[in-house]
Amino acid sequence: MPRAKSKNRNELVNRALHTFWEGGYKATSMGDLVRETGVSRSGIYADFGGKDELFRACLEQYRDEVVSALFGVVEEAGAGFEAMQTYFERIIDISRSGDNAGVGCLVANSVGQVDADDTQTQALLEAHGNRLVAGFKAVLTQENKAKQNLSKEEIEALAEFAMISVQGLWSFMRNKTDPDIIRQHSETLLSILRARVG
Amino acid sequence: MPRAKSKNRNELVNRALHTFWEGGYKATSMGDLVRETGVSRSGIYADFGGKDELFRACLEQYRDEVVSALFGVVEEAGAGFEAMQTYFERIIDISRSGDNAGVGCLVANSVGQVDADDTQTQALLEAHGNRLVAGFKAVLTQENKAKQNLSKEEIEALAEFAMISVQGLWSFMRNKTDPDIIRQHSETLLSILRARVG
DNA sequence: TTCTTTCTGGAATGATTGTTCCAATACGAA
DNA sequence: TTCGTATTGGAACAATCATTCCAGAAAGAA
Repeated sequence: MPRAKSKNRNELVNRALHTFWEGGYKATSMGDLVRETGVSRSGIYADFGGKDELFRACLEQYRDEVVSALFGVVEEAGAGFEAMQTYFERIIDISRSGDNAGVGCLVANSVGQVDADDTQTQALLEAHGNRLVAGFKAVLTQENKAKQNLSKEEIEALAEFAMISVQGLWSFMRNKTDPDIIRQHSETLLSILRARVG
Repeated sequence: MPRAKSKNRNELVNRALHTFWEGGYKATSMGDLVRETGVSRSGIYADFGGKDELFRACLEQYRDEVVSALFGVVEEAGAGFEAMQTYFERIIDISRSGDNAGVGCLVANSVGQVDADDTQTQALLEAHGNRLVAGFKAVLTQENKAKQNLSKEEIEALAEFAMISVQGLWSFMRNKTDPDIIRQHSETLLSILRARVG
């Protein structure tokens, strides 16, 4: 019988995730990961193939845990502008006192740090943007039901606008923690969408 | 008498700028710069102190040449929404056929690639954001003159919203060249600002 | 030409990277 | 305990990085 692992895979990924999150993919070395996770080089290479595969596992964990905890409310069936507001309030909370204040979004931070020919990782990054668009699109469709002011194309365009705008906000939040600007940005975005729906 | 330099400093910076722009700061090695500029290592280290100082010179060139060529129209005295529209059209033109399609913004690409303790470079990056905010603020102030619908605080908030939104657009344009999304985003942003001014 | 100064190309350096490897260790089974 | 397997820590490795250095080429002055 194989010995039970002292640290399970999930915990390893979690610690590596925070290391990548704070330091960025390129700047985080295997030595950093060994130190921060407490797992030996051999252990990391045994459980994962290498640095890039570990990073992909972290991206998936980020998607399943972090993003879902923040954005999941928007993805619930029947979610409306209130759900989006909850999402923004969670972001503001992070900027105020969370442990992750000033680290931004792992996905936004990683764009331009992973090699263009690393298609597997690039696909994960792109999927994140598509996820945001899908969530915003569902909200707009839901809120548009009553008056039907917006066409499908207009909803699509607004959802993409919101995605790019929110990604910009996350990029801005890297190294910046001013809750006022973040609150103002999200309030402005939300009021714009409300006005469009009518 | 010192011999005339075979390549003047300006041309060296220009070539290095494009190398950094396409490859990113971290990923661009001194070897790449030597190859792309045609200047020897010794020459680069003689004219600049090292890689980081050369990069700062490139950032300044980018600011003075590239950004001014695109954004300058917004910064002219009395500029209004038409000037902003011109700015966006120039961005769309780049995404369509320009040599710099798919490279995005050097500043946006560099955020998170330069070390947090490199205060000199960080200051240059931050100044770029402030420049955009100032330009948008002036436009909004100008357009607000007639009806005075917006307070100073609202103009400030809208200008910051526009800056973050545009930075998000530039980030999105890295590796993406779909002119439709870019056009839609800028049209949406512009119509929002027009609606707010009244 | 010859001297002097400036600049070049590339080798050398030292630090750091991701990855591999293995002897030593720790643990469960017997 | 003793055996056998799984896992460890860390040394070793090859590649790459920014940076330094210097012998020699190039060019103007004499």
